[in-house]
Amino acid sequence: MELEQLKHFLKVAEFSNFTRAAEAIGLSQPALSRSISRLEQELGMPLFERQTRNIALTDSGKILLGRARQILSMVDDAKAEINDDGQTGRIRVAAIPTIAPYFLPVQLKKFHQRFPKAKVIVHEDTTENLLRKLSDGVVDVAIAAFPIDAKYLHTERLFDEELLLVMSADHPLASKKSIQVKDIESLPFVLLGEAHCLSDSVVSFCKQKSFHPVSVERTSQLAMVQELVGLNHGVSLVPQMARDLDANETRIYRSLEGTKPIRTVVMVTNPYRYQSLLQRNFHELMRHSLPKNVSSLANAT
Amino acid sequence: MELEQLKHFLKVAEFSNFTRAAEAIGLSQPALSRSISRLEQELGMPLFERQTRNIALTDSGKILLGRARQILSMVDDAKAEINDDGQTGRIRVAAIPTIAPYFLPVQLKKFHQRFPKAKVIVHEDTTENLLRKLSDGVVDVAIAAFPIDAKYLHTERLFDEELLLVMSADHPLASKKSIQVKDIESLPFVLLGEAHCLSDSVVSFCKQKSFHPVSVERTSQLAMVQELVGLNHGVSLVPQMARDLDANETRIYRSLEGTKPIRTVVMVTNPYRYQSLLQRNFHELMRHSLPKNVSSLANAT
DNA sequence: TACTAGTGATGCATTGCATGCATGGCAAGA
DNA sequence: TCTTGCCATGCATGCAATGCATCACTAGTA
Repeated sequence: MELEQLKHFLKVAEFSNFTRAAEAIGLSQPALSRSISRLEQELGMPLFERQTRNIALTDSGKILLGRARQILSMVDDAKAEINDDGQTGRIRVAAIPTIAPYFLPVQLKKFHQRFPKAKVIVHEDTTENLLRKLSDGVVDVAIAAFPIDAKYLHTERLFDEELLLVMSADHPLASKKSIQVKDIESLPFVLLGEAHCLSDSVVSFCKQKSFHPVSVERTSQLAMVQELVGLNHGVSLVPQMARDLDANETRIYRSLEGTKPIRTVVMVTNPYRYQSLLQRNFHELMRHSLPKNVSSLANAT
Repeated sequence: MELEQLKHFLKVAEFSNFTRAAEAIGLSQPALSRSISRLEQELGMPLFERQTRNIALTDSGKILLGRARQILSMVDDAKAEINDDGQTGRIRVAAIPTIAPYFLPVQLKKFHQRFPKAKVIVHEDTTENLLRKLSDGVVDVAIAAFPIDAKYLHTERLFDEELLLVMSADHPLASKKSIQVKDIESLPFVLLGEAHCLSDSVVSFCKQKSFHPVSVERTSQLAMVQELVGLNHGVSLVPQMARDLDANETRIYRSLEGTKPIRTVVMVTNPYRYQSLLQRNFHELMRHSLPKNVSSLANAT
């Protein structure tokens, strides 16, 4: 068994098609066909069921799929570990959309000052996709919010962040000195789409308080939520870090009285992969970097 | 990087000598030299420091040493997993000398009846060596006694076993109805060599009872201990399973009154390697198999 | 039913690359 | 200075993986 063959196998499994996998690898279809053939012969088991129009992994193939990924990851890790000088290299950071634009830029700036030779690649995706990418080794570290449901991944709490009530400047509540949860129970809400975990945080806070937010709009970006709130489509709860970047005077932000809604920002890593010195330095930076204005709640239990 | 190269690398590291490694692999020295060369070129780092008369691993080489072993183990595991029918295959069992001859034969007989196609290989060695073999993937499962000091290995208690006082049939204590610890405090002991963990168990029991056994003999086998005891060189504490196989009338065995000395027999496995169905079946057999006459103490807390 | 398109397998000639042999270069020890 | 024990390098060789052309199969389609 050779590593080349495992790479070939993974490509074929990915495309479920020899011809296209061969193109992707840069090999002729017969060559690829034979490469897989040799692998199957060595293992004594077929890896694919060949039907006329499509192929499918056999049970053996499914087993090898996981193993091959692990083996090739380990080879990559070994290479990375050997060439690790702690300065150069690449780090792939993933973050959810409600964190990425507000939190990452300032952190990455610091990181770049400290490690100017390092290359940073940012992925922005939903929690679910981001965890998958982490498991698959497509990214090295992910910044997301609780709850995180992932076996085989390591989750580390970074800080708690308050969710602030946001409303239009001319909203009736704007003049109120102190705003309670009950004041917002029946108000229309502008929320993010259901794929965003921030919606979950907001909804679960409301449920704790025994009401369900009436959502009038579902948008895909936090900036859009803010715009719609500014246009008086409703109110919303947004992370403090999003407020800090809102220069517009048409929206005002208030901290709720009583138990405040929060989200817990976490860093997720894949402990089964080699953590380069650069990565460990990045983790360390994350641990000691709080966004502006969250210090009061930071690391609260 | 190819798996062949990693195998070559491991052999060179093992022998610290290209010429002899080449012989062991069945390759000419120049071919091996170039194989390593290619690997070094691909990694961008030298793996060996070549002095005139000997070579040594560089830092990079040391890193790769561990990784290469992991990678090749994983490849072996993948092959094993794919061809795993739960019936055929090989299982390599290691046990300490004070367990192996008394416990394994009957267990292996049962195992062979249940899995006649499986091949069993037995290693007998001291705890330390046996754990190293387990870590290196030279054996699949080890049977030993507490305490086990090993990171990255999984230890599972099988049963507790009493250590019986053994003495010559004409020993003054032989006629005594009940024997206390204090009765044996000042007696000369026949003990196993210091590499054997059974000695540790005996000595630590004695220390608990605030005395140190006076050892008159150090032998290498339990059968030899029994013989010397029979010849009245001293008394000893031996596992119950060793008594069950002692057909000789010249020695008598007694259970001590009060807190009895015991050893805890455990099964150790390497969780980082693939556990074949056959192995898991073996583990299961071990879990449910007690040696004769230890049932009363079995699995006691 | 015949035709077409899309798929993987196979026959055959080619070539790239790892190999073995011979030898070089180096340094430690006699 | 010679010998010995190393690893590296030049060169020719042979094998094995490759590419090209083609086959075999079958699901749609006319």
